[in-house]
Amino acid sequence: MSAARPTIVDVAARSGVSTATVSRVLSGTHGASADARQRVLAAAEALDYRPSAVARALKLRSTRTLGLVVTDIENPFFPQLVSAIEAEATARGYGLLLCNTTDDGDRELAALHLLVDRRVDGIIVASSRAMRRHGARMRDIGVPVVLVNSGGVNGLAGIETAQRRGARLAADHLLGLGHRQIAHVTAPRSNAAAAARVAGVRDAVRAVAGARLEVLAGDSRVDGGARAVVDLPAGVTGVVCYNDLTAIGVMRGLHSSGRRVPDDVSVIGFDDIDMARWTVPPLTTIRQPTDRMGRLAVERAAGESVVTASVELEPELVIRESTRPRGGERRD
Amino acid sequence: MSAARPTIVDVAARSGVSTATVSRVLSGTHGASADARQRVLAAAEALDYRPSAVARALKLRSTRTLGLVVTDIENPFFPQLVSAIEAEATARGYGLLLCNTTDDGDRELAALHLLVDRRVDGIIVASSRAMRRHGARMRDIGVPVVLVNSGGVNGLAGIETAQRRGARLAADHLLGLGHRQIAHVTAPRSNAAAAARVAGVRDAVRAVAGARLEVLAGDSRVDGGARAVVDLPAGVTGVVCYNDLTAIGVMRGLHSSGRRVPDDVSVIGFDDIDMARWTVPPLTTIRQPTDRMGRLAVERAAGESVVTASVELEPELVIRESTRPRGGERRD
DNA sequence: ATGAAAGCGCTAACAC
DNA sequence: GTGTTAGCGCTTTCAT
Repeated sequence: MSAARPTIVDVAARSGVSTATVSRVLSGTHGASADARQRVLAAAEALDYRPSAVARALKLRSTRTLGLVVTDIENPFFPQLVSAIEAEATARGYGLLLCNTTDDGDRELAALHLLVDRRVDGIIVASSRAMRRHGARMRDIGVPVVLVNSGGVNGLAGIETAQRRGARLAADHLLGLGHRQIAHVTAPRSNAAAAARVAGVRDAVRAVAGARLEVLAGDSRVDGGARAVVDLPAGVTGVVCYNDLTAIGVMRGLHSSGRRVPDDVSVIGFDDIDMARWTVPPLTTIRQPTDRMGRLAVERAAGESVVTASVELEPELVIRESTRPRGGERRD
Repeated sequence: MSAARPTIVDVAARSGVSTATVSRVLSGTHGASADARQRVLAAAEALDYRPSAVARALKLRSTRTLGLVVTDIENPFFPQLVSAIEAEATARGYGLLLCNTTDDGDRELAALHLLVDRRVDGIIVASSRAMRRHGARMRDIGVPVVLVNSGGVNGLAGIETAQRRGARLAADHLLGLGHRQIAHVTAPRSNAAAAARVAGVRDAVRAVAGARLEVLAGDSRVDGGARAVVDLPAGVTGVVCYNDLTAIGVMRGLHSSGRRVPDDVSVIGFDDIDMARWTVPPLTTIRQPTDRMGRLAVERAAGESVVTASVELEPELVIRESTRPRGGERRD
């Protein structure tokens, strides 16, 4: 229907200058008389000309687009992270090529290929999983690769919340409230942060005389949390969850089995997803600074230097109503 | 560190054929003897050669990437839709350039420019908002633009769940359960589906003698649902919500004010986000077929023909535990 | 300040 | 079946 998009040649012809001049004024570089500048701008405007980023990319060897591979975009923590990444990328004039892998090794490799083929300037891997599979390959693809939400591996830079400290923060909160029988609902070892969070909880429990810890299996989703409640030892009054989704499941399970939160059991999550404010009761949790994670990730991925130093960001305890002093009664 | 990426010339040299032959075997087109084929493949393998999609795009005038603009990726309904879109795009060998606009007109225009500049083959706008702003401009950008989750406007094709029928389904469910005093918590008019859903609820209520409807303001998020409860007329026993987030808010508000769901009031949502299965009680809702929406959207956006016919998909009632016959007692 | 021309890495006629 | 070559739409020396 509409004619083919105008090219730089069309603009040059219409404004009576060479393509070189058009390029110069449009790229904002030096040169170009005020007069030429006017005419070029007018012509471009009139033709609704938009320079082809693909031609430019071929010439410049830079696409000004970043690749983003996410393991599970349906886990609410990720949209939050993706949102931060997208905002920062856009602000810097970068496009974002999105790939969702659902933790499938084949799809992960396919995603890497898709991104490399399209010559992205950098790749951000937002993963909850270990990404051990193609780690080595990723290091050698010639563009910056940054792992966000998992530690650095294989010489790749990682940007993550201090997992162990965060988990310790959570457990310390419960311990500080007087709870002594603590349970931790973890996630499969394939989740990069699982081990560190278990360690953090253990650190806290070990530091308090008389405190006991029970570690239960979960799956990083609501379902696993709900199921873990079945195996919850009788005396437990405080549960540290791998993440908020798990915590929601634990609260759900507790509710089904007639126990009240926080009256009978205190529950604390990790991530601070949006929904955490809206659970019944609102969930106490450890907030991950997704904005800073996103900003940093883009900064690194867009940078020309391949930085391999990992970064740990500080988690923050957000106290809401799912935790309470042990034995503390509701005071209506 | 690593050398520059190998080009087709390198592969040609290493395999002793011309670049044309390399192109032919790698593009899987006809021609090329078995012998040549072997050598090219071997060379490509050895060099870890990956054809440049940008060079190819320049030549072919097709990037095999689609643009996806989302209004609010943090609303859990969208990740679900994005996931479906991404899966279908990937399956067809398309890349997905993601833009989040947070319903900001400037960002929306910037996103459109970003996508057009990068010469995407098609654009999918996954919006809950009306997108009236740049609708006209979108029609003229020369690539297929499909609106998913909102009706067609300005000659653009829309792919959406039958909003009115869906809402009617929800209200009919409540009415069928014997509820007569119905409330509908809607969303701002800027949400494309708001009016249709109000109409659907109204259709249902009008068809039943003695049924009454009260429409309350919401904001399509949890917050608005919670606030709407304050204005809930005393006799209301059934609430149809604009979406699941709103329903979660309504249940939250009801709980705070001491009313039980579904014992005192039945609540039904719309979307069937993942979390709906996990609320207390699990939420009865209207499911949108996000998989089919995503598939269709990609199909259309990737197609060369600019289809302007809109499509309506069938919503589906998912009965869980937040709705119950009026006056029905809990039977423990 | 400006233009001519080479070239980024591919594909597709067109010859042979 | 295979090679030569002309672009795709830009940017950037290098002249002028």
